[in-house]
Amino acid sequence: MGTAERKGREKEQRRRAILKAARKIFFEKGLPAAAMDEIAEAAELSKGTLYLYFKSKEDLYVSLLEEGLAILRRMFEEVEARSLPADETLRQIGFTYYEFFKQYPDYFKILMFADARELHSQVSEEVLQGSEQRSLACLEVVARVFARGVAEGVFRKDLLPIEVAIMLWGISNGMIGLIANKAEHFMHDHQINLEALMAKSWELTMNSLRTAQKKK
Amino acid sequence: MGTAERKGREKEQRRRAILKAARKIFFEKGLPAAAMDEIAEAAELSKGTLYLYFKSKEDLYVSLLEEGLAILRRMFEEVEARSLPADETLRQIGFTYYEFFKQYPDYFKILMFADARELHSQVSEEVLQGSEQRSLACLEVVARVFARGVAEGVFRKDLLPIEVAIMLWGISNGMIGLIANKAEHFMHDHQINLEALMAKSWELTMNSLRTAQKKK
Amino acid sequence: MGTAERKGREKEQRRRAILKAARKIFFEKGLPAAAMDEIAEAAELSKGTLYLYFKSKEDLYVSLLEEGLAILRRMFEEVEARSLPADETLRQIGFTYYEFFKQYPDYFKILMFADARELHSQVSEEVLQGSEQRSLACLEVVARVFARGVAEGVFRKDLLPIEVAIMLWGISNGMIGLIANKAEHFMHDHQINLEALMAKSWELTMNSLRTAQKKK
Amino acid sequence: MGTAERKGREKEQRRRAILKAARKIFFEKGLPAAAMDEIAEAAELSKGTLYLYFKSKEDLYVSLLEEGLAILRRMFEEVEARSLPADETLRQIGFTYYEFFKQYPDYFKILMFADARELHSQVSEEVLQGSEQRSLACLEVVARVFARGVAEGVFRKDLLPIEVAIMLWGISNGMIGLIANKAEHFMHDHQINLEALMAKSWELTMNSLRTAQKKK
DNA sequence: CATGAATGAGCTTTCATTCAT
DNA sequence: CATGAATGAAAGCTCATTCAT
Repeated sequence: MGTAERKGREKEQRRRAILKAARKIFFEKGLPAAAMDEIAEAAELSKGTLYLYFKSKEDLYVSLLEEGLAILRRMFEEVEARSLPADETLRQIGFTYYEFFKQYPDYFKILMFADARELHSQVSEEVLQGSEQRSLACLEVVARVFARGVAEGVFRKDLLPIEVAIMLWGISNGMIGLIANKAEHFMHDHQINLEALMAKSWELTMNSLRTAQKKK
Repeated sequence: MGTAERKGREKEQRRRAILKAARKIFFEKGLPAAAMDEIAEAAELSKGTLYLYFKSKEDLYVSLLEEGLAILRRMFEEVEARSLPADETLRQIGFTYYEFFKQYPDYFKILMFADARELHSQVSEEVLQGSEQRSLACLEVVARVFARGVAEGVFRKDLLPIEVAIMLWGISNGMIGLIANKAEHFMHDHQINLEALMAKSWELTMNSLRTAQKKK
Repeated sequence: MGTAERKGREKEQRRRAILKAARKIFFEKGLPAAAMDEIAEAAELSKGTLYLYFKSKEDLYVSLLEEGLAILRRMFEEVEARSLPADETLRQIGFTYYEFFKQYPDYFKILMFADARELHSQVSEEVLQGSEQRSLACLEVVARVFARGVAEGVFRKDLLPIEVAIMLWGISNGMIGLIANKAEHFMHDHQINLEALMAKSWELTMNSLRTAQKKK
Repeated sequence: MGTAERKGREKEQRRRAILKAARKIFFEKGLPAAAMDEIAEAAELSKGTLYLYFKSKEDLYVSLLEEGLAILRRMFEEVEARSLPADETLRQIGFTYYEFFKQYPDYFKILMFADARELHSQVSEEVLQGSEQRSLACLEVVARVFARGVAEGVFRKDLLPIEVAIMLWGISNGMIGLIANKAEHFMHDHQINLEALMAKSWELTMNSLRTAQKKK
């Protein structure tokens, strides 16, 4: 044993080193401006080695998604584990998503843009599927919470949990996207706090999911 | 007069020619892949001339926003002019936004991406402000409709019209972004129709804006 | 004994495996486009192992010559074994060379290009000498046939057999080179069949080697 | 006028500067080893400029053919202009071809290799046709001389001049190819002078073209 | 002896931008 | 004001070869 095992570990370590370096560079400069040379240097590896582990620059970029989605899922599951009423859990998941955006704005950005059609062609099928799976895992947490809420009688019965999850995801993305790009502008020119607005929007949406008697 | 006037007209014409060519090329290839050479050729002007009218490639790209936003505004105002009840108007405006995305996916894309931080540095202040103004004009249509709804008693009084407009904008962007990137995937792998889901989401949101007695 | 012997056999087998794989890849893609990775994979050996058996990519390439020349020699000797009159044998050897080109165009190509100065520096002395020896062996068949023809009185006495062999080789290479590159062009643009022309040229040359009274 | 004219001249000059630099580098290193960087530097121009004038590295390489063929044609026509008997003219043209090889070995090499299938795809149609035309022009000189010989009664009537020209071309290429690659080897190992052999071969071939009564 | 991960120089080509005319 | 030739940095990717295990 021993040898093969260690080799496997080393390979995994190297992969991590590359991802770490890639994160740094991509997050600093964005996909187009980041150069493989820089990433190689940051990883203290040769450029060629990068291509041993990742098919292309884009492949490496999208591979970061896995990391981001793993974090997000963990954050969601942590909220779920608090064993609060379903509606409160869902509310907190919403804030957690925003929290994720604040803590890891760059992962969030990849999450939003990684699907852009243009990238797909340069990314290995494997990486693509991996990210889709993990993305689904996050959605499933949300769906699960909603389903629990339905069972508990706080959420409407007439909506499919997975559909609600997708809907909430879309809505949140939109609002956060606005915050990412426009927060300062709206605050400065119109004295509108997009962060507060997002909270309000989330409450409204949550409310529309509740059963009639439970509306707050 | 005469001469100066004609010169002004010619200048404006040339500007339009460039924008027209840019639209064609950018929409065909996307910002990174589009080349100034191609745009110059399509505009039947020299490459140098492009830089007489636009500060940079990105500047030209973002300048297209004005066109897009003008179209969108016209579409919104058309709906407004139908003189329907405020809630119906707002509902139709929502669908119109989606319609805009379907008809002009490329303008929509610029709308979504043009704010990305990375571009800003390369874009002239002037262009940036122009687009912000026109963007606001669109929001104002929505805000106006909502305000009318409040006056008519169909919409809640406790929400600021402009904030509602922003909120609806964010939500719509998020859902449409999902459709743009994930529609096929969700339909294929999960038999979920994102388009229908978007409609449902819009209805839910609309509902949460209504006064209690008017809920449908 | 046993072990050492088996090792020797294994080594030879591996060498053959590499040559076989190299043939496939080089013939498919040509020297510049062929990659050592591919050859290694085709040989089901590691890339490093290739360098245990061959000094360089070029060395491996030129090593294929041996195979080609072995085939050519066999083809020549087969003609020789038919025990025809010397002039008929020579004539058939000429056509056989062309046949070799048609059947093994890739070996022929190596034959023609392997001597290019540029390769020499990267090829081991050993391989180089091996190919020269085998090349000479082919020439010797031709020389032998010509010598027999002199003895039989059909060929001129005033020419050195080995020189004639070289001459015929050069002439054939030239004509075949033309066919390889230009056949289609001449056929298409000028209705000239280079293949037929080559046959005619060969007859003319043969004729000029005959004794006066034997001219056809 | 003036300006446009001068620009045209400058452009032509620049083209020549590139070709001159390319000749130097390609001839020193061969097509694969030559780098566009080097050529640009030698031409005292930027790399980008090279691509303004030539589509690709290969295009530039093949463009040198025109120069080579122009020289060759001039050399042939000079011989023709000496107004010697047709057979003597043809004999001298043969030696002139060899002379061309000795004086411009690198042009000769391009002549031999430029048709290789592999290049074609990267070379502009224009350049390709240009070289074919000039190549034909050289052949036509030879054909013309042969035709004159037929008229003068020194050459056989039963051969088509253009076919003879092609044949002689092929034969010469083959012999010269041998000289280029093997001269030293044959001289050193077998005391055979390929140059002398080529001359002998040419005489033999010439002889076989003569009418019976004129054989020497 | 065999491996195969790592190397890193090296390559062609592209393109936004400038500036002399 | 318009031109378009020239620039030259930049960049992704390949691949022959090496060498520690």
